[in-house]
Amino acid sequence: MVSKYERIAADLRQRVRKEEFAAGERLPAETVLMDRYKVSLVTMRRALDLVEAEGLVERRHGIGNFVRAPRQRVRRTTDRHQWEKDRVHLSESERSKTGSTEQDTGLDKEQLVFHAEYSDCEADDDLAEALGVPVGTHLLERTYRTRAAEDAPFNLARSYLVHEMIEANPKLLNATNEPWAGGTQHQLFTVGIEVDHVTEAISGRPPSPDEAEALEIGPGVSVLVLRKTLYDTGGRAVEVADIVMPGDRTELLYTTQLKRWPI
Amino acid sequence: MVSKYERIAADLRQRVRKEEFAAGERLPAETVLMDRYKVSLVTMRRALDLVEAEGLVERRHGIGNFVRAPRQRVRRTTDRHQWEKDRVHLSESERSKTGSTEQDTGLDKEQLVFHAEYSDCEADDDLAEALGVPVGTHLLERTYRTRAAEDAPFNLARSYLVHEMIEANPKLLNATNEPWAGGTQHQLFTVGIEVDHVTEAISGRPPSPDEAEALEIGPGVSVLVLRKTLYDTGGRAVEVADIVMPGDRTELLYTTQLKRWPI
DNA sequence: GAGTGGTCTAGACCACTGT
DNA sequence: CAGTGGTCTAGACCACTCC
Repeated sequence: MVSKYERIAADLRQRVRKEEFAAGERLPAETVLMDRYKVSLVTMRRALDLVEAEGLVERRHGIGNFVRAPRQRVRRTTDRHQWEKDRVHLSESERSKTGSTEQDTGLDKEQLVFHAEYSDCEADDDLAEALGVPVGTHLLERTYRTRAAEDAPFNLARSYLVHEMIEANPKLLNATNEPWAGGTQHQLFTVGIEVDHVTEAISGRPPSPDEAEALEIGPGVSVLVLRKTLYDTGGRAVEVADIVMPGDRTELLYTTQLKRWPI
Repeated sequence: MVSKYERIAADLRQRVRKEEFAAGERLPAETVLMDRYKVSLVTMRRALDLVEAEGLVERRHGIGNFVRAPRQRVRRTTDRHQWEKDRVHLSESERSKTGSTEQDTGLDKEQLVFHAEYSDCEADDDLAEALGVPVGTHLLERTYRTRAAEDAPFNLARSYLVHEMIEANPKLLNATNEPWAGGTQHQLFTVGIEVDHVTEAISGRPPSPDEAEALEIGPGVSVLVLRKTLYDTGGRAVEVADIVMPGDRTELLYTTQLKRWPI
């Protein structure tokens, strides 16, 4: 026995695919749809909840429900780390020409808006383990978000550095120096740290209410959570960052090159 | 103005964290909770929808709502591809000792149940592009799932091979030969194909009703979707696989090694 | 103010599980 | 059978947006 709301959701999906409802178009009001499908408002809304979660429909309070235009997708590749490392020794003018987000999105620097905040904090259990330091260690917390002008952010990032490791360069402690030309790897370079390798651990979950609001996604749209850890040439963790990205507009791309068989 | 269901959900989250409701324990019946929080049943259920989506609570129809015990997590790393490649030239007995899923989970072969189905299909737009073949090309579709005995599957996989590319070895066309010792790379080896590199593209979304049922997750728990593409030494795509994994029990781990700066 | 979506209610009835 | 969760309804009222 398939429920009514599932059948309605399936019907809506199909109509969107067949472009009976074109992308960007407003759907009929919920009260109209409820009459059309001969169900109660609650049931109609439950069907809409489903297609919203799938990213097919966007709801705007007081305005209407819209067929979601496929958004700019962000493709985040692993090349970015080597690319960033290669740039560390370039001149500042070269470095400031473009950053990794421009790489990911293909947008120009002028189209991107960048926002950063710094604060101090102490390592909790989780961060202490990730950074290999005692609980309570003094950390610098940096929160970032990048967006295309007028659009929702591509991601929310929270990065952690061990305070003691970077305080040799006071400029690194001040958010007004962001965006730092050359990124975190260049920042670390100014205090004598060379990044050797990077690990990224990915999982997925529904967004918290805050995240849904900040990323401008519905509460049902999944987010990808990426924990990036930078290690220096001594194998020590030097930065841990948690990056939250909307699952429906992000594609994480990884390439693994294999060794050839002996001939 | 925070809604009632959000406040109730927040309260439930906190109680679970504080272990007022212990893992595995049954929650009070919905009718009891609804009285306790002084809300209607619908509102109470909406709050439960939220914590279910977060993976904190599991609902069992006719039985009750349970605090979810943390499940076995699967860690899938990129080493697996080189690891699999290295095994292609081993003897069959060596190859059959263990497979990649055992690697990922740390479980023994005896604890894992493997299921495969084969069927023929034709390339749609999406697959044609991914495999670099014309639309309508004859493909072999293979669906897989692997589970720990008595538990939900770790993933649902759908793999596509170009029929013409592999028909030289009829054994590859028959699902009864699964699980094939040594995996897909060994299968391709039997028709003279060496895999050169692998790409993995990851995104996230809520599960379809089918997927939720098969993976035994609630409709609100996110899934990770990984499209893996194998390329041979000529740069030709030789396998495309879509793998769906529960976001709350999967961790995808990638390591990028960077080149050292010149001294 | 008119029209839209968002929250909430009280109550009915159905479906599943265990005894 | 009793007890549980799952679906559905009709209607009230609130919050947001635009004119």
